[in-house]
Amino acid sequence: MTVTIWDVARRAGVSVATVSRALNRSGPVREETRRRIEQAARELNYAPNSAARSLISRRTGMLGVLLPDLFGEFFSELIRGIDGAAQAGGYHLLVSSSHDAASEIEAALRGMRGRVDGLVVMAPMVEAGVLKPMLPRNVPVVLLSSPLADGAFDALTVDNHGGARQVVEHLLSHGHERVAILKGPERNHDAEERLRGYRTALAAAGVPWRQELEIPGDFTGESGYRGAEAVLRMDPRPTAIFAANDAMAFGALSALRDAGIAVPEEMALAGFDDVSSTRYTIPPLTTAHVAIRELGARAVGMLVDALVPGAGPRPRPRQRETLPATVVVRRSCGCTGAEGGARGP
Amino acid sequence: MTVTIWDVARRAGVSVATVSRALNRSGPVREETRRRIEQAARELNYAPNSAARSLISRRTGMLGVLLPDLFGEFFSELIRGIDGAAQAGGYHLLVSSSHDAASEIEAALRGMRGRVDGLVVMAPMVEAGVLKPMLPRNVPVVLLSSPLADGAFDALTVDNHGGARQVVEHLLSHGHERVAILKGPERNHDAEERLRGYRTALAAAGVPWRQELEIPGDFTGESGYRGAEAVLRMDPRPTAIFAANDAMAFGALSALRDAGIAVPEEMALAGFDDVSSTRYTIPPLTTAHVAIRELGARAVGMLVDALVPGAGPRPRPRQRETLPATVVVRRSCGCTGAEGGARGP
DNA sequence: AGTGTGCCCGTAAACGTTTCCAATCCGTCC
DNA sequence: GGACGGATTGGAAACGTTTACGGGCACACT
Repeated sequence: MTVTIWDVARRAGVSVATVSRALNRSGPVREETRRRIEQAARELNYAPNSAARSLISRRTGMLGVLLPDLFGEFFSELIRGIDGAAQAGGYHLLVSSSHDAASEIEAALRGMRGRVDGLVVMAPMVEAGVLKPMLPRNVPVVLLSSPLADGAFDALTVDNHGGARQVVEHLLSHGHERVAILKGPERNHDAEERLRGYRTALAAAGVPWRQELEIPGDFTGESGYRGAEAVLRMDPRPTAIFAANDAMAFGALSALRDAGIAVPEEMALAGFDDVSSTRYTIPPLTTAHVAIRELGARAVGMLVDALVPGAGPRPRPRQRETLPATVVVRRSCGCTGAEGGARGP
Repeated sequence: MTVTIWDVARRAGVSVATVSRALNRSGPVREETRRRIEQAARELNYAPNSAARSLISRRTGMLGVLLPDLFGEFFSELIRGIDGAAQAGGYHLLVSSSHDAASEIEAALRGMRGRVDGLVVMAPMVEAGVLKPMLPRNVPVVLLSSPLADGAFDALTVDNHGGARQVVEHLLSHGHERVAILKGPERNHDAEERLRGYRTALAAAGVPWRQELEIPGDFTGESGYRGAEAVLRMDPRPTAIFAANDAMAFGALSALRDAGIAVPEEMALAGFDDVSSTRYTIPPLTTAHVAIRELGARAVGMLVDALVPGAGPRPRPRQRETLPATVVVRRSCGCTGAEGGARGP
C-alpha cells in the first residue's frame, strides 16, 4: 500500500541512496538520472515517510506552540502572526493550549518532547523557578511574556510597564484624580507589570495611591463587567478606569452602559492591547497599542534564526527583546479629537 | 546526550523488549520488574523517541487541521472546540491555515502526509471535484462545510439553508417587504447555501425576488460596511438587511451608525453564526445560532471515533452530520422582547 | 600508458522503537 | 518425578530514511 523510497529506486533503476540525494538535492546526481527519479516518484505518488526521516536526521520540521488559551482576539491575532511566520520559515505548527497550571504545562511540554525543532512558550502564570526545569534544553525555546529573566532562553516581552504608565498618565492629564484599575489575574506576569505601570504613573504625578482603587480581575470580559460595577458602588466614585486588557475594558463598557453611565463624560475608560475591535466600540477605546501579530511573528522568527536550515540548533547568544506599547488615543478617555469616528468595521 | 530505551534497559538490568512492554503496558511484566524499569526511566529522564515510535507503529498521535483562516471570532471558537476534543482524545494538533486557493491546500495537505493520524479539513472555497483527489485515503478525513457530497469521506456541515431561511422568515414576519442580503464570497459553499435559504424564505412568503437586493460581500466586516452603504443608496431603500455572517453584520452596523440610521427602527438587521459578541453590540444582534465550538469538537470526535486506540483507521461507514442553525432573536431585528439588555460580556 | 582527480553512484550502517517468536522459569498436576 | 502450562523475559527483525565510505569511470595530465 505505502510506497517507499525502495519502490522509487527500483522503478528508476538506481539505488535508494541516489534517490535520496536526487530528491533532497543533497549530493551530486547526473541531470538525466535526477529527472528519471523525479518522474518515477511522481508516477508512484511517492511521499517520504517523515517519521523515518526525522528519526535519522533528528529534525521534525515542526515548531511547538504552547499558549494559555486559543480564544479571544488577542490569541487569535497572536496565532495568526505565529502561523504566518512558521509557514514562511517552512515549519509546521504543533499547538497546545488551555494551560495555566504548571502541571498542565509540564505534561504538554513532555508530549512535545522530540516532536518539535523549537518551542514558543507563553506561560505568564508560572514562576521562573518552576518553569525553567520543565523546558527542554536540546531545542531552542522562545519565552513569551514570561518572568524568566535569566539568560538561559530567548525571551520576548511587551513593554507592559511603559504602556500602562503611558495610558494612566494620559488619563491623569485629563485631570482625573481618582483612577481605578481593573487588574489582571494574580501572579500573571503581564498583569503585574501593568499594575506596576499604573502605580508608577500615579507616583510620578503625585496622585495618592489607594488600595481600594485596585480592583481584582482575570482578563475576562465578565470580570471587567463586575469590576466596573464595583467601581460604580464606590464613594466617592472614581472618574476614570484603566482596564488591564481590552477584554475587561469591553466588559466594563457594557456595565457602564447598563448602568446608564456615559463614557467618557461621566467615566473615562482605557484598556490595553489594542485588539482590533477597540475601533468599533461605542465610544472607540483608548488603549495601549501592542503589535500582537508581530509579537507572534517575531517569536517564531527568533526560533527560525536559531535553527540553521540543515542542522540542529546552533549555539548563539540568547536574545531578549521587548516590543513597545504606546498609548493610542480614541474617544473613551474623553479626548474628542483623534480617531473619533471609526470608519469601517 | 540523548537517552534511549537501551540506557533504561541496561540500568534496569533487562532487555529493551521488556522496557517497551513495561512502559507501554503492552505485555506481561512482573510487578517488581516494572517498578525497577520505571524508576530507571525516571532517573534517566527518559522520553521515548516519537519518530522511532511512529516509524514502526505507523501512528503519530497527531491530528491535522486545515482551515481557511485562524482569525476572527468564528475560527477562534472553532479551534477552541477542536483543541479541547483533541486533548480529550489524547491527540496533538497540527494546524495550518490561510488556505483558500486549491494549490495552497494541496501543498499543506502534502506537507501533512504521514505526519497525522487523521485530518479535519475546512475548505469551503474549493469544489468537490478538485478537493477530492488531494485528500489522503489512508487516514480518516472529516470535511467541514465542504460541498463534497459523495460518501467517500466523513462530513460535518451546518444547516446553512435552514438557518438562513429562518432568519429571513423572521425578518419578513415583521412586515418587511424589501430585505437585502449581504452575500458571502462567491463559490463559497456556506455562502451559497445561506443565499439559497434567503431565496427560499422569500419565495415561501411570496415576496418577489430582486437581483439588486443581493449585494456582494466576502464575510469580512469591511465588506459588510460597504454593503450597508450600498443598501442606503438604494431607492426605494430596503428596510431590513440579512448579513450572511456576523462579521459582516457588525460592519453593517458600523456603517448604519455612521450614517445616523437607527437600528432597528429605520433598518432591521440580522446576521449568521452567533459569535459571542453578538450579545454586546448596540443593539444586540439577531442571528442564526450555530454551536461553533461543538462543531469543532464534533469534527475531531468523528476522527477519534474512526481511530481505534491501538491500531490504524478502522473501516466503518462514512458519517454525515448536519448541525442545526436556529434563529436567536435579539434587538437588531426590531423585536423588543427577548434578550434585550445584555448582561455582562 | 600510467596516474591522479572529480563526478556519480551503490552498499551498508545507523537512527530508536515495537513486536513476533522462542526460551526460561516456576508451580501444579498426574 | 516428570510433563505441562502460564507468566515473564530476551533476541532479533522490521519500520523507511539519510549518509559515510568506497568503487567505478571518464578525462586530463605527465
